[in-house]
Amino acid sequence: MQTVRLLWRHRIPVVPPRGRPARMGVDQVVASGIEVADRVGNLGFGMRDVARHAGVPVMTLYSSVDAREQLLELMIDQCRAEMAHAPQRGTWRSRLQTVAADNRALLEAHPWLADVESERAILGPGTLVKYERELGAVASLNLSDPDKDAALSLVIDFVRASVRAIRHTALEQSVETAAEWWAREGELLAGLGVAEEFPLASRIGTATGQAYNAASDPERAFAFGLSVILDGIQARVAGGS
Amino acid sequence: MQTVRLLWRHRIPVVPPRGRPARMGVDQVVASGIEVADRVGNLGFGMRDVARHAGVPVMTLYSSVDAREQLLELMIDQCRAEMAHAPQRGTWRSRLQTVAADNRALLEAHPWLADVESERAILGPGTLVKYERELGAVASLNLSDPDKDAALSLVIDFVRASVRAIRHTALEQSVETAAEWWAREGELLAGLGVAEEFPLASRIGTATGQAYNAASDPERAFAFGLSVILDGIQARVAGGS
DNA sequence: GGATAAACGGTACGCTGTACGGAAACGATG
DNA sequence: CATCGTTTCCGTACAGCGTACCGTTTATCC
Repeated sequence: MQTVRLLWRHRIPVVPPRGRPARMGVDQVVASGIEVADRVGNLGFGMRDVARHAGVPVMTLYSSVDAREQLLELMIDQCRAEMAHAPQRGTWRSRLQTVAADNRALLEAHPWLADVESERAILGPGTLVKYERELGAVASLNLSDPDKDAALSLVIDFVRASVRAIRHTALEQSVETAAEWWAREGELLAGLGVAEEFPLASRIGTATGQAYNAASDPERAFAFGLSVILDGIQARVAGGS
Repeated sequence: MQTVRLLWRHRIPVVPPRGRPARMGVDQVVASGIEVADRVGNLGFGMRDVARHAGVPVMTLYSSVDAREQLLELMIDQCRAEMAHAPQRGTWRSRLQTVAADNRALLEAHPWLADVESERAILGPGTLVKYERELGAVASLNLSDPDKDAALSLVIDFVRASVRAIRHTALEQSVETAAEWWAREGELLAGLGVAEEFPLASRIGTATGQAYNAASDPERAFAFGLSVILDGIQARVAGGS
């Protein structure tokens, strides 16, 4: 089955079914996939995991879905269709902040979404309704159409990178604190004179700096980056044509 | 062997070797890995590919390297050590533009680098020298240390997202033009009234818009996004404390 | 010339996604 | 009611992956 037909399955008129009835519909497979992926937390889940969680043999999944990649696309679109979103009100700035917050919540609810790259490539109802709504936030901006799109994806790509950074540091801290790491491997670096050779990196660095007890606060970096982007758009709108 | 020791292998005093000499050093394995990855273009290369290219059996690689993941880290650091970089001169703005251009060239020379997420996690000489140099571009900014780091990674993350977008559209166009796609699958969407239901997405959208012959120019989006970020930093520096 | 130490590299294991095909279960038709 | 066409079910199997294991080979040190 073509991916597009599956994506829009709920809007395509149903043909009276023939042959043996399926014990699982596409919806159930997609739902199982999302639950498993949420539990695993990244894209490292397998078809056998999805099948086990759904209570069916592996190959039964392939009655509903052509391939893992296709299932992934359906999962992505489903998550976007179900995502919570605050009402779009106020200035373009507050609207874009809403977009950022909504996207961040989405990526935190389904961390594996932050690991997929294709933002627009999926032409499903969930993706399109999300995209249309988010374009509404930049519609009033004094920009060309391509630039509106660029401004929007600037925000969204930034959110994704930030969520990944936040998750990454959280994961790292849970495995081993920076102090522990430094106690184990750091003296080697210290013996090589790294601190003297890279003074800025040692003082500021997210990784090296942690070792020297610099506060690495991805949360603060998120706020900073977002406001920088919004300020930049503001400057571009005010100073532009 | 710990990864840190391998990363800094050129600066660690050599111990007189004992036992059977290796027919391939770490450097050669890393070099082979980079060449293979460059040829493949993404992270989908295997240890057997690297071995074949190096002219040795697979398991011989494991004499120099613990695991594929470790090899990948060594490859990343090596690429950063070898990367070309223009001299850092002029205002912070032009310096950051240099940083962006250098990073873009790096990611285009080694496309698979755009697919790895860990930007700072690798504490190797290549990564550190790159990071130190790039911090120099934001050092003069009137920002706190964490904000300097945030500003820098804002630029770098943006470059990575842009390079991925550019590569993605280029790859897609080479497989099938938007018109071909639309002729095959688009009428289904059109029949569902997608264009009327999502007017903004249809007009502006990178994917849908392509189908309707909207010009999608990731190159322009890159220039736009970078200048927005730089304007934002400028506003933040001028208006801040 | 042992002893020791390291790399060599063939074999094999567990894991992945999924192609294949006989069996089974339905609606439609004679 | 029997048969046929259609579809799903799902066990088996295969190619690919990273790499653990380990006997063999080749070096240096005493």
